Amino acid sequence: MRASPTAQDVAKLANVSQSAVSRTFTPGASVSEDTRNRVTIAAKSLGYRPNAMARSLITRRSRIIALVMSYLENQFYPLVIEKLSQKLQKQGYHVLMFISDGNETDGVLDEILQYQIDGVVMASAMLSQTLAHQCADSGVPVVLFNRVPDTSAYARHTTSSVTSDNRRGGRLVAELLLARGHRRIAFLAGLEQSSTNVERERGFTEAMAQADAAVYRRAVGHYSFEGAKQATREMFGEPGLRPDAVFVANDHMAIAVMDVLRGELGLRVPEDVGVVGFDDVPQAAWGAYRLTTVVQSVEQMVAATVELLHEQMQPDALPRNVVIGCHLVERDSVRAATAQPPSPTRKHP
Amino acid sequence: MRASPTAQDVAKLANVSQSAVSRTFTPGASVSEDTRNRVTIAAKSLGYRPNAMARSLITRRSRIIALVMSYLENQFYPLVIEKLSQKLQKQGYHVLMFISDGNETDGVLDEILQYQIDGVVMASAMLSQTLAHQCADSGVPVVLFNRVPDTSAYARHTTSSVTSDNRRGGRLVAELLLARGHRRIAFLAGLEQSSTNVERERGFTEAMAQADAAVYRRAVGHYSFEGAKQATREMFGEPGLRPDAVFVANDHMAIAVMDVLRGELGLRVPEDVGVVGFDDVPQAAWGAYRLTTVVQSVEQMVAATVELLHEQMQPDALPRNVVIGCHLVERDSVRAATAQPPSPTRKHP
DNA sequence: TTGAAAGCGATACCAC
DNA sequence: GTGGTATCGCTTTCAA
Repeated sequence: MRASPTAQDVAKLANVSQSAVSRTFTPGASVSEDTRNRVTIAAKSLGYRPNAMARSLITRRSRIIALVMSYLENQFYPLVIEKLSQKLQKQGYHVLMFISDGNETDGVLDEILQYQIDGVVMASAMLSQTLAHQCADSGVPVVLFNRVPDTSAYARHTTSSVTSDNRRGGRLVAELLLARGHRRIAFLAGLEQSSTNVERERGFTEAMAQADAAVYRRAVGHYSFEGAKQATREMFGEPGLRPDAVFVANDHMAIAVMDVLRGELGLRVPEDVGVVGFDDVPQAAWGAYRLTTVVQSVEQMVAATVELLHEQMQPDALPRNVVIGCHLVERDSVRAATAQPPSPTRKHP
Repeated sequence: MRASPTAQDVAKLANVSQSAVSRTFTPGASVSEDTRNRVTIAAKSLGYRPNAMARSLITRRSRIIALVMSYLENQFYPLVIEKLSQKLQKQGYHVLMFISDGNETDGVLDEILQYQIDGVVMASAMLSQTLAHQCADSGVPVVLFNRVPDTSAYARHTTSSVTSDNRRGGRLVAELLLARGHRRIAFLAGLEQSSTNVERERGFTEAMAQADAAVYRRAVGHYSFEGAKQATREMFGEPGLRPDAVFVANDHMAIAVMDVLRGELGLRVPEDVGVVGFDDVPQAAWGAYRLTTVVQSVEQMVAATVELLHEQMQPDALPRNVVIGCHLVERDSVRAATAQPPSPTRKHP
């Protein structure tokens, strides 16, 4: 309704200078008890709130963090929005959303610079890293979430990242499946060029090789639900030659895999086919699936992200790549060690 | 790295006044072809971008829309973030996220006013409406998403909303279940005081009454996954007295219900129990469930929201409540009309 | 159409 | 500790 009151208005009412008002609302400033009280009272009575725009104009910090994502189909990402936003809010920061399919990075860069964004979190395997480079170029701190800077020397010297120990996670999966007696183990890749996929697959194949086991089949699902369904149909197309287990590059696709396995092919999971995912999507998503998966803790990743952001906002901080530990959680989509030998082609009644 | 160039810098390079630069970047302004060209070239060569903070300071509009949500467990909401954010981005607006559990509305209000937010979208049944009132009080347009202004005269005169036709949706569900021959029909409520729940239940009970059918059982799940699981255990606790169908107030809970039904109780859906949800959560969430549900189109709801926001940003706009049509989509969680009579207590092998 | 000058609402540096 | 004043980068009169 009415125009919002300014520091000037408050100053007049409290019989102090406008500077005094400013100081009262500046955490570390030196104000006498008395002045602070009078200002506080005057401010409250007028409903005064400092204008963030005016403040950012002079401080050159907006207390806004840009969160760049592509699409939110994967259940893991809403969780990231929620946790990151909450955590930043508590520290007086805010999250400005950018949905980008990865092509129109120029527009996004423009907007990021226009808004004096204090930092950028890029969370999505789909996004190219040119935006990250451009931000770094303009002196805006960038943290890559769940992905690693590309191999260019430039990227490695400018860009920070938070990832989980994808390689180790991949290794754990191979070891689990082998220990459970699986012998026809398939791998369903996400986006082949994404660092999450590369590392997960690397750990996996390393451990397989170490045990003298070959990867029985491999297909690519591009981290999409439909892609994963299609890939599953391919891998399990020939009844006599079906894998008896699949390591799927993320939970989102793993759910799609289980859908096809149980729904279209009439196979039982875990009895006929073992399935292991990666990410730890919230319970609401996997509820019915009882998905065995490698868990990366969103909380820890978000905490590290915020820490990195602050770090990178310092004058001449060096970029840092934080790796968060991850671990296997067995629900029941892999058969127990004591189970009878695999019968991958059998249909249940 | 370097400090960003200002309009002053561009003006100097282009040999024009700073005003000319400003005009060049102001859509409707009057600038000669020549000046505009020189400014554009100079701006590009310097990498100039108008400072949004300075602009908002004087125009009193930030081109930022606040999106207030509580928690994102329900798959429906990430979709809203995605669509809304995309749509607003195309129009030069941006979404600032606020995660609020509904209690600390004061802090949120402060921040909304500090940032000169142009409009607020409140999307979450959990949030109290005091925030909406406070915003309206301060002249910030508010659109309630998927909920209706409370009954106070004040709210109805200040607050706009977008909802789907929840009442009609509820009615459709009752009619479907009755037509399919179900006779022990239960209702699982969400948050009892939320308008979505109230309306869905109202339509449902009305249609039931009209057909002289009684609601067989009723429980409350508070729109949470765990709440819904617990409620399901209660309603289906006595083997001989189990409902043969449930209308669940939203998809998110419906998935939980089906988990318990199939996983814990060994019942078949839809053969033993019919389940119908409401919301249309993305495929990735219901994939395995084949959930029959009442669909409300996120696209339409978002489009209406954006339209309302613009409308409410006009000088003296009147609030408006938009109702979007919704319709039943049958997948296979309700048995076909030709199916044999219900056998709700039977377990399958 | 153009440029000069007056703010927008804060912070920061300065004497006092 | 306090008040005055320059300043942040832009939009917006207002004459020219």
